[in-house]
Amino acid sequence: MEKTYQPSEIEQNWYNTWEQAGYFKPSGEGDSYSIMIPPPNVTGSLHMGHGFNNTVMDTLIRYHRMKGHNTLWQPGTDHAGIATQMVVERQLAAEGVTRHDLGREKFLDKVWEWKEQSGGTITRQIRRLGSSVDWSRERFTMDPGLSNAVQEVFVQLYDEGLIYRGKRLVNWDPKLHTAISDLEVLSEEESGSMWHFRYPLEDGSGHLVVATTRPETMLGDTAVAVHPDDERYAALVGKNIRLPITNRLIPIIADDYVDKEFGTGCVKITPAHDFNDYEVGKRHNLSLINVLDRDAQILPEFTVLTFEGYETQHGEKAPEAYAGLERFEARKKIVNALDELGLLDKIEPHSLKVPRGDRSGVVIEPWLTDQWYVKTAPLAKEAIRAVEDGDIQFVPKQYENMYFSWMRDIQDWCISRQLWWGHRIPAWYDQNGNVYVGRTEDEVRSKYNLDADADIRQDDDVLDTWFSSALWTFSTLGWPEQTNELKTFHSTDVLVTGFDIIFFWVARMIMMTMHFIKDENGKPQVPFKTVYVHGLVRDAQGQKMSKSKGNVLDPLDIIDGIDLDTLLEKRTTGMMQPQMAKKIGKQTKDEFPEGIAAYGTDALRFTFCSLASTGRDIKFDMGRVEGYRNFCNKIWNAARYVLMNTENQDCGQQGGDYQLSLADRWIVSRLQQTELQVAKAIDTFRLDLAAQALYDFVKNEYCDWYLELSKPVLWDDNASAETLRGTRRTLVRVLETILRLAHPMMPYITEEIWQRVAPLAGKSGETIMTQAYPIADENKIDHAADGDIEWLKGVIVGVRNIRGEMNISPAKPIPLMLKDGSAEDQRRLGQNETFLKSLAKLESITWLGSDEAPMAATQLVGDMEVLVPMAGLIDKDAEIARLSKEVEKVSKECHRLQGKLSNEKFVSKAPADVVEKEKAKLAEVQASFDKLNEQLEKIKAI
RNA sequence: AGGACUAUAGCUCAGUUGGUUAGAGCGCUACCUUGACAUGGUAGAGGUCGGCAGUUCGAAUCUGCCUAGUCCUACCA
Repeated sequence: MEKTYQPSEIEQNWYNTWEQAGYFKPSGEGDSYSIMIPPPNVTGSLHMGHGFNNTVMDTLIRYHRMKGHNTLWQPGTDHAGIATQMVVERQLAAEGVTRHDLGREKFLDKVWEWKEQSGGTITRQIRRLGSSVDWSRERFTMDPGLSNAVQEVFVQLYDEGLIYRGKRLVNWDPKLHTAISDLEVLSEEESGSMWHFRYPLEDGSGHLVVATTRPETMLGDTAVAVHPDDERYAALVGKNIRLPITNRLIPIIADDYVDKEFGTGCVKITPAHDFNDYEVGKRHNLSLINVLDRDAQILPEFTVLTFEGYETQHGEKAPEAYAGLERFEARKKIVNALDELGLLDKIEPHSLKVPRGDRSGVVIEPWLTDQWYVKTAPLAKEAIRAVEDGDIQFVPKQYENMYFSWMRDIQDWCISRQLWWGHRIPAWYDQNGNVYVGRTEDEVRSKYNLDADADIRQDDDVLDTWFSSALWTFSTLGWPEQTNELKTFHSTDVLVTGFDIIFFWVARMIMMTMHFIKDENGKPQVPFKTVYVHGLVRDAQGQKMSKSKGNVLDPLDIIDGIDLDTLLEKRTTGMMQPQMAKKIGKQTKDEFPEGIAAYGTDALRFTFCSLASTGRDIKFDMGRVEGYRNFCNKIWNAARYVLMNTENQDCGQQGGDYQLSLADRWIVSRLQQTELQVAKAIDTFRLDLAAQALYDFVKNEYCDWYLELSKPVLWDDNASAETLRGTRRTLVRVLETILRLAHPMMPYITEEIWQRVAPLAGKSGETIMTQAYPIADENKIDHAADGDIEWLKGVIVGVRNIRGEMNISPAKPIPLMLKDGSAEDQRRLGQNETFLKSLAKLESITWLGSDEAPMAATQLVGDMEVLVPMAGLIDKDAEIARLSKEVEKVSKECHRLQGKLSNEKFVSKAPADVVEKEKAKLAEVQASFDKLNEQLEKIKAI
């Protein structure tokens, strides 16, 4: 074996070996356990969130696979409608072509081409993380099977009246030319202005002042509203306003939507361009005047509609000066025009939430269009119940509140998108605009008895990407066919995801799944029993990682390493805002002056695990990766030591009597306790605690103590064959168990070492992946051995402390005396003399009983004094200083306990066992104090 | 505006139903090339657990208020 751990060498081949051998596939035996991967964007690439998310899932999957479950981890990718279409359109734009130049079919060919070309990137990257997904079942949301499921769901929901088409105000993205759902709109506080305009009364008797943040929409005003109780305007309600510029007459209405206190208490109402105004308009049966086109430019001719059936009543010519103007251009002109008319009252600075499209970044326009909707309220009912009843549990639990509050106030879901890349809506229209929904054109014709030559056309729009991902848990298993997989692996066990997509995805999956998938009793099936919500991976400063901030880390760069120049280039090419490049360059140089070292997959995975505590965000700390890389090295070298001492030697594989030393019994005992801790932690999704328990055991017990304790046995020329066999056996078996225990978190290093260690531990098998996960044998927990080793450690640490503080070379053997020990201490000494001498580097050990001792540096182990004679070794003043420090510490503790125990209330009210414990502690501390103090006085007196 | 979460060592984080001398890693200090490991070892320094009040014999832990930060939801034209 190499002297140091070299991840790149050992991670090369294992993944292919595992995949080709079919170890990632369900075994077909045992209880099922399944997880569906949250499908990443097919043309995307890996980021830290994926790394984290995959590590958590793979750890759970490997754990359950080793526990003997019939384990499926279902992989796949998402077509990501808007994102993917945008990328391809951008590519075309570089050639000066638009999708409309190509036409729908040719454009889709291009997208498929791009998907084929870049589609493998992220799945290759997922492999590098060691994710043991069943690639033979890989799915894509636009596969024929999944598209079929989408169609089936759409048609059924439509037939049940749960999908409808209607003209509504939608969030319109004027850049992408599509409607988007509420969730895809991000509102940020921005500073803008509030314009106050004077709207003259029709009768010329004065004016009302309205305040607005959107002057350009005044062209579509159809009323001015005041509060019904507002005495200032009560007399005006029912009168008309002569709307400036268009000179249209509009009524003054009363509606309690208006806040009397805000602004002037008068609100202009534009039902076709504002969600609130739309509601007001509906209540008062105002007409809707649409003044914008799909680019959010002023229409040359406005469309005027009414709420009844939204039939277009007539057109209205736009004032010539504004026709065709972009909305913000129009805003300026209108403000100017009103100013010139003397109708601009004032302009105030005003901060407001500006809605922007999450993809395009442009301001979203409420716009009146025909769209398809899912009626969500009936679906939400069952979805809420499932969580209320605990059929689905959120971890951590507080996310249930977030889920409930959204679900109980859920709005209908706009599912149509004016894109080409996606599932085309299975609806057809005839010449008269009648709608026919069916799986195919043929089905539609027969279902609705249409003439064979009737001219019908399929809807041009596609479905929201989340519509197909909402079906993910069952569409990937073959639904609507009643497949075996569906029966075996649905409901899935756990969904591992970030909180950011609880509404986008989790909630919708629950609604859709429970509506379509029923168990044999007809009861709705949940898509997953547990939702494990983890935090976001942020950079070292706690900032969200984003391309535009230039602080993105690629998990593969931590695995493989990257030099500074390449990292800089990666962070600064293809930027939306090239002017940021300089700043990002400096940031990057400051943070990674040497680039990033290659830490390997296992170290990265272990870091993710150790940071995966209760749903809080992760500030990614490279120092921890380095620490855990070193931990890998520790395991590696421990294995080297074990192999050096066991390979080609008798470890008891062939039988033969063996004798376990105290250290052997102790490490086996501690191993069982660790196994209990790790299993409990994984079962409760506390991978951080699992990682910590493992780390503590391997480093602080197995390596720091047990390996050292094995040396005196293995190097003892007089040791019996049984004793040697016992220690070799324990060395190798504990190591082998550690490897299995750690494998779900660190698959590569454990497999690599296991291959060599397993035969020595009497294990056989092709791979560690399918070995049984360690289960604690509580009979092997040996508290007597635990106590004995604690004593031994106490003595050794005591001596080391004296050495360290007194500057005695660790190479120098020193004499040791033990004084005032009990019979128990004497027994322990008798059994551990060899261990003691070796680990504390002692020249001799003298048992003094209560005899007079020479002047010495003192440590206490219980009541027993551990003495290192001062003669020739120790400076008097140094020992006085050391002891004084110790005495002060003990004295403080003594006072604390005395105070507590002299408190009458504590003694009478606290539980008896707590009081007893404190009393015992005091006695012990008191004795320590006396002894140390006495010793201190003695030395001072010299 | 409503709600959630977070605040513990210089940094990143643990701390289970209230009872420990409040822990780990990194960093820091001193010593050490000892036959697994310098991607190392040994010893050590470092914390009034955000603040104030309360409940309790006892609070990092429970309650209230305050401060700072993060996020979600709904928003006033």
